Amino acid sequence: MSATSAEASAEDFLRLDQQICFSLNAASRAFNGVYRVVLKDLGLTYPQYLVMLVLWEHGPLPVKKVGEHLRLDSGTLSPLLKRLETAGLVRRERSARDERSVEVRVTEEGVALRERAVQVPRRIVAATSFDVEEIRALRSRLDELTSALDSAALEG
Amino acid sequence: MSATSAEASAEDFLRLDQQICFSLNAASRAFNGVYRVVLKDLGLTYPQYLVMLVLWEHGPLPVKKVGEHLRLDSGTLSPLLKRLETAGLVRRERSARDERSVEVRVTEEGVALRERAVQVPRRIVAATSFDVEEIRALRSRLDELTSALDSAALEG
DNA sequence: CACAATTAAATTGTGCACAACTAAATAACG
DNA sequence: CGTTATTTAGTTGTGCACAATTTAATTGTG
Repeated sequence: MSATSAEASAEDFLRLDQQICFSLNAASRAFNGVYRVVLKDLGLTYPQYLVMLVLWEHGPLPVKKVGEHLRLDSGTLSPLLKRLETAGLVRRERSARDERSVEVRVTEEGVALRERAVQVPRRIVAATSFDVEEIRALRSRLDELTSALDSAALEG
Repeated sequence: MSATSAEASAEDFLRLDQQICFSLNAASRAFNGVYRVVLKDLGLTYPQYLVMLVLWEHGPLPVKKVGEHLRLDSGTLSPLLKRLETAGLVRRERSARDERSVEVRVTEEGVALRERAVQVPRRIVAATSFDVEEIRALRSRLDELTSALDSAALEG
């Protein structure tokens, strides 16, 4: 039962506190918790907020394009957009030129919400206790990680 | 309509590519995708894998303790543990000493699975294309972030 | 001891992520 | 032109996260 150092190392890696995914998952959920508090006033969930960000920034978009910006498919977006429509924040209508496509556009109410949303990022940044430069560095590190993982997933 | 520099800055923050949460969320989901592939052989989802890690490392634990390690409550764990039990990987039984508590323990089949799981972290690390030291640094940064966000959530 | 407060799991309900599939429209090609 | 392939949304089903509530057991206190 003598273990080589390679085996010992593999065992070490199984420890929960060694797993990068665990830290990442914890951070992601912690963020979600803060967003839940901050977005409560706006009546948005965090994924709904991301969709509104995309629409505020780019104007009316087909569902497909919204999904490309957020890496989400229609299985996630269709019901989410329906809820945003029920809330009166967006309208969805079939494109006349291409009837496969559904254009999503922000309503007046949705535009009005933007004014209140402007303060959200500041509150989130404050909650991190990181300064702007630290956040930028972490963000770029995470983006590297994501693209590495995405290419690995394609091959795996 | 002249904007002060403070207002302009707030507008900038609303840009999707400026939001740390977006990078974090994307990275977390990218990880999930890689885990889905790697864990498929083991018949585990990623949260199920985390639960198994905890049980492999600490031995039999009440549901409460499992939840403390993973920051999950019974609303998430109860159905998840039922599925693990159905899969034959764990057993759940009411504690004799405290009948409120349910002890979760790995079955022989669950123990056997550990041998195959040992190689999972290595494959995940490979997918990141980061070296061990880079991962360690990122992990510790994320842990700082999580604890800052957790304290902020308590106050907010 | 009796009764209130606390604790541990489970349940219910909402929303998101993702795989697999369907329906309808458009594009591509012989 | 007509048939096939592709594209776009939507639907269905599974699993997770989390809030709110429920049930049962235990602990604390007068």
